[in-house]
Amino acid sequence: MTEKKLTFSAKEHLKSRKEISRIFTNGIFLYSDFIILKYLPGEHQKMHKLAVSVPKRLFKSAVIRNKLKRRIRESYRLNKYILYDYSEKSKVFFNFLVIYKHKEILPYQKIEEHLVILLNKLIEQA
RNA sequence: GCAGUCGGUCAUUCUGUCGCUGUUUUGAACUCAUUUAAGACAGAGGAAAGUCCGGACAACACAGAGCAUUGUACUUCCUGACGGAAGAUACUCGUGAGGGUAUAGUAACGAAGAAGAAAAUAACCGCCCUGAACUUGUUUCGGGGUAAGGGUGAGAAGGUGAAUUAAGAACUCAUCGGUAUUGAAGGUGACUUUAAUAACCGUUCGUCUUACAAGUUGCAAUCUCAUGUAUAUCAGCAUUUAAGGGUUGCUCGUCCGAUGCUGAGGGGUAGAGAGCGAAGAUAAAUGACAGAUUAAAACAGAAUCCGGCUUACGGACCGACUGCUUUU
RNA sequence: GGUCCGGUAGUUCAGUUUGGUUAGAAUACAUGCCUGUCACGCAUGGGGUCGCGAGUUCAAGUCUCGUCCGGACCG
Repeated sequence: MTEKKLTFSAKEHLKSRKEISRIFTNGIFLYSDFIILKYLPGEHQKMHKLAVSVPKRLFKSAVIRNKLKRRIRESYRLNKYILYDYSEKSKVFFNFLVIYKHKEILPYQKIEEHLVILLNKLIEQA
């Protein structure tokens, strides 16, 4: 896909409660040092869908949790072309969760780095 | 100049690139719903927090009366209510500007561990008077008086002095502190100042009395739609009966029953919408990067809304005031 | 988002209603006895700023306020 679109609108958010609980129970894990990624191939959809989560146990403050979620979303927005390039050929789209794991607040560059690693792993496995 | 107190205002700003949410305009696709492109406008806080109060709003309950329960309690003013502003008195922290806490009534009743003789009808030691005994003494055993002295304790019979006495008390006199009554002055008022009377005098807590207020649950309330199925609830009729249940915790009062048949009716589960807003979603929107201002920073993120209280907080500015130091 | 509950020895809990002399119990731990030795049993002992900070009071685990942490329920 041409990288003209770097959007991440509400349609690409994973919203269905059912779908999320299905991924939580049956999803396939991918680990890095700071981030967990869980995914399942989606049915009857023409885009990838993403949900971001930062556990309340790691950070009590809502401000920090929001900040980390925004950093993850931003890094996905700028790097989702990796997945779309793959889907050009295979026509498979995914639903997946990204869960923050580390106990410290990481800067944007590190989050982006790790997310890219995980996305490449995902493509290798699929 | 340094340090500080009180009150108020603000809570970085700007530029560029890429993006997010809502409303709206125009164009395109389309029968509509809707999708999509471009533009415009709006887009977290002083505490959004804690959920400590009050209210709006919603559902349910409710004939009424009394008692009980819970909460509040100085004054004036403001407020729909919580509460706030300005004061009063007492205690307390600070050198000071100032800060904090408490506040109805006392007629009646009750309680106060340990320690201590005794916790309110006070004689353990001591002090004073006196009887007896003998070992004639700074002795022993009795009788009586006495709250001046003693240790305990948060608190010991308002404090101090004089006079009096065997020692003392009471009474008396003087003075100081508090309470009460009366008068005068000031204040809207709580109250303050002052004079007189000579009546009263330990501390704390509870019960009690008076006045006012209080139904329950909460937007995950509640309502609508679609999917979809068995039996809550209500009404009528028939039969039978007085034990029990509901209504506010109790009493009075008051209402209701059980079984069968017929009819009406729509529980639970998952989803969408309304509730819901000129910020406003329903996995939940304000971001990322670069540059400038010396540094970009504190506490912290709306979820039905509004008013307060409390707690967290780097810094900047304005006004009033206090202490110290230097100079004039 | 809303409504509630709890925090006490290493652990599990009493005690808080009605403030009072030295905060208890079980278990775990230590020492001794018992036994050839261990366990069981018996005896003794140590271990607590009652989550934290203020206030009321003569006196606070207990009452009041604030704060931190943990947990439950409500579609």
